[in-house]
Amino acid sequence: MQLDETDKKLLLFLQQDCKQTTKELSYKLGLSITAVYERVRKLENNGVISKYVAILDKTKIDKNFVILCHVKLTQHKKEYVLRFEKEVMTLDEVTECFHVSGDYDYILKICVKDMEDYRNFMLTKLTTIQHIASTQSSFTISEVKNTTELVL
Amino acid sequence: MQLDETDKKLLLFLQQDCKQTTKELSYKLGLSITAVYERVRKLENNGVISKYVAILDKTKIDKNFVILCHVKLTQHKKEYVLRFEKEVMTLDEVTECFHVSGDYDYILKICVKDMEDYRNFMLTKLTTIQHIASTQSSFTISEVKNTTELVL
DNA sequence: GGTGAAAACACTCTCAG
DNA sequence: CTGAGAGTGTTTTCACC
Repeated sequence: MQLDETDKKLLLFLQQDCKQTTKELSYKLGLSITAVYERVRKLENNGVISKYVAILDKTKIDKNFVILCHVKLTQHKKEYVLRFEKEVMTLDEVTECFHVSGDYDYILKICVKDMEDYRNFMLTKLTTIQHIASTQSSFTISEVKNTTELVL
Repeated sequence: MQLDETDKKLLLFLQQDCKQTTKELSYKLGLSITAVYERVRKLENNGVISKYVAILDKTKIDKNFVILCHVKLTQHKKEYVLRFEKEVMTLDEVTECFHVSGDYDYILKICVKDMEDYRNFMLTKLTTIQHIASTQSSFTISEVKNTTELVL
């Protein structure tokens, strides 16, 4: 995918606020409305822009208790790995899950209301998945940075 | 913030695709355009919806090497903590940074192009921050789940 | 809380150049 | 890439349930 400087700037703007009109963007980029329109459409069609979403404020919807949970499996048989991943994907509280190298197999980011909610999540959802050897939870004291923006 | 079931459904729809028209949403929710319009405005104004953004495909913009890096500081003096957090915030490669309880002080999510890029990031950016005692990197083998959607 | 209609306005999208 | 035009959606107000 060949992106020129204008495309990169455009993508930065859209990652900050995708509700800007083509008119506003054309002004910021020094191009005509049509030119910007065509570029956006190209970036959508070739999949560089995958979607447009609303970002909610976790503190206002009772999801402000964030935990990073490190999981080890008992074995790394393909069957166990696929089973674990499939089940994790269905858990709404898990917003991110990475299969990683190193001391653990997976690192999960979990968003819940409070400690009670987390305890409940662990007991009734996460640890009911088969073949988990151990979990280690790191509770978030503060969120220093959390952005969806990738700088090009 | 009092959210009824209709608000929750509306927020789910907007978290999946914020470019839907009020008309489409009114159809899905079984409400009038005006009713949906008023609800969306309310959710924007009271800050439940914090912003609307474009989500890019990491694989198409050379940011598909994701690392979770665990950082320990040498001391936890307020000055060192604030200094570290301030500097981390300026690093474009760091998309998330959490101050956590447990064996490490911080867990960072870092998005770069490849291992060479990561090495360069570590040597010229991260480890130039003062008072870091140690870092431990977990490389992502696969991204099992990664969503911005919070289920209400 | 909700509806439907109307009007003014702004934006999207296409097309010819 | 540009500018213009038709079509469509947004935003607001209104009377009303």
